[in-house]
Amino acid sequence: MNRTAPGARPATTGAAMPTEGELIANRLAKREQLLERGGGYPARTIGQDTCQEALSRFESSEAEPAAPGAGAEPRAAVSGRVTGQRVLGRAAFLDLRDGSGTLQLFLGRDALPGEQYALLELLDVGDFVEAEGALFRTRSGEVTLRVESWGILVKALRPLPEKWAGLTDPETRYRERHLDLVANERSREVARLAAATVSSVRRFFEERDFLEVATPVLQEQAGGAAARPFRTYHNALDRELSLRISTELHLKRLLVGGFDRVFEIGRVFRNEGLSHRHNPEFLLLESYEAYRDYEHVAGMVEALVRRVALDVRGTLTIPHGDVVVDLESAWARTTYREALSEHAGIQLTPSWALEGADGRQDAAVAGDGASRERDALAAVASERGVPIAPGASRASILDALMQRLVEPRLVQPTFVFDYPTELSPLAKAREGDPATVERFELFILGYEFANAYSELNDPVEQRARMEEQARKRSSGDEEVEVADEAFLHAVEAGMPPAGGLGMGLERLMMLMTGEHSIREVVLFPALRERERPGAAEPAAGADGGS
RNA sequence: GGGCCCGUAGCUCAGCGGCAGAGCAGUGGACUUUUAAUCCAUCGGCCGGAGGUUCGAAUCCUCCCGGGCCUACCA
Repeated sequence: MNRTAPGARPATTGAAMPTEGELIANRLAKREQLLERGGGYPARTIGQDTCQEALSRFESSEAEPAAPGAGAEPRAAVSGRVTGQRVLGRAAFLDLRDGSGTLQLFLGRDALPGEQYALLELLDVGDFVEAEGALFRTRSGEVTLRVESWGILVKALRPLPEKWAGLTDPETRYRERHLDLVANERSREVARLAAATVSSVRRFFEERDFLEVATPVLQEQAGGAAARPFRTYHNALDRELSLRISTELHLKRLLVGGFDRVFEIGRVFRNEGLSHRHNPEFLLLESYEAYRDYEHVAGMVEALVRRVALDVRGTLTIPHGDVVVDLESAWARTTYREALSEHAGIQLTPSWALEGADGRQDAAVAGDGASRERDALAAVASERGVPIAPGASRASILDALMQRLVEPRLVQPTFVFDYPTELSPLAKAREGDPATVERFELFILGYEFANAYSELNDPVEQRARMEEQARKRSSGDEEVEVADEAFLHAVEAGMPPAGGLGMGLERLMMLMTGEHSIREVVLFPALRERERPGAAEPAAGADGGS
């Protein structure tokens, strides 16, 4: 009973869409009829009021009745998507939703020109419409627009998710986020909270006279963090490039250039595994402030997170799963060394050796002593069930212990200060203590929220640290800081002392929304490519994906 | 990477060796204050894919694809 002759349509349609279902065919036919009647896809609409405006206009008119007899029924003209339809024969109710909310429309056949009511035959839930008329309250009390004129703006060719259960399959929700957003108020809410988080962070820095900058995403060499980059290629330059893994090195070059307060909220890309906490691209906040140290930054971070919580949630106590994160009480402060002692029972000397394991070894036999220290730590790690890579350095064993035994326990906001120098090639060493740097990380909910240093600005020391990292790299560790000549040149021109901060904003969004998966706060999270039905059967003997 | 679980109509789901099912949506009809409208009728399927077991497979087995949770890795 398809009223549209298939042959009348562009030739490609049928063949190109073999799975085109009856539902879509019906809607395409309605679209054709709509066009034949001269409707559909206008550039302008009569509906310039939002649903919210219409509702509040009606409510205020009820509060202050206009002069009697003035024909004072408030009017409205709205546009939006039809999310519900109840047809009762000679009358119909539609739910219309725009970005501000929803408004019910009433269409009575006798109140509309004949063809205007008949237009309902071409309407499906999901279509966009415009409508104009007077506002009233129905018997059941809902403010409703009595439509005097309306039109279909856009046909939805594909059906929307079912109205009651909505869209629940996580994969479909992520892959077809537009449908998720249409169907699920919670998804819209999370998206708004995520946006409010970024906006609040930006305002915080702007109010403190930080300059917001944008530094390059495409780089010859991705530096500033320890991570594998994505690689790409520039045709005109005939050059391999990497996508940035951090914004740190460029921002510091701006300090050299004389901007004392800079920040960037920038997408960075790390070529690592996917998980509920890791998306390969994420929003990284970095800020640098000259003439300040990491103590100052710690105070600033505390103010920042509290400010965001107040802006976004209006409170400093934030429920998240089974716990309530208390941002109001003084935030715990400990040191790397104390934290390992308290939570893992591991006592470390000032040079990060296991207490008692460095024994009688003197500087003269440092090599031997260092490897003994390393082995002693590795032994402790395996005692505690912390897996250690065979060639792991002493520092990376410490790091593994920290991650496994300490970090998960830091649920309430906790600053951990003073890290091993070996783990922090861009941070300044503590005075008289070259093995330890002025660095802190902030932990909330058991994972890293922020990472900050008193920035290393001695170019000679910086070069030595980077060369040390380069040695590790050449011995096989791919995820290690790389020496960046342009950056070193800049530091050699003189970089002011500064406190720097890095913070993954999705984690802040997760805290603010109460979500446990980064995929909920990222609008379009990375997913594997879905198998193409036609693309099956790899050629026999082909080597396939490695 | 390891463990557990999931994939059936556009959407939400049942069925778990014996004819492929329901609700919503769609289509046709009734209905002028409904709001998960209601009522009657009806259309809709490569049961994720490929092999295997069986007289018989959505159901059991193997592999593959995609996803979820946990765990590990990624400071």
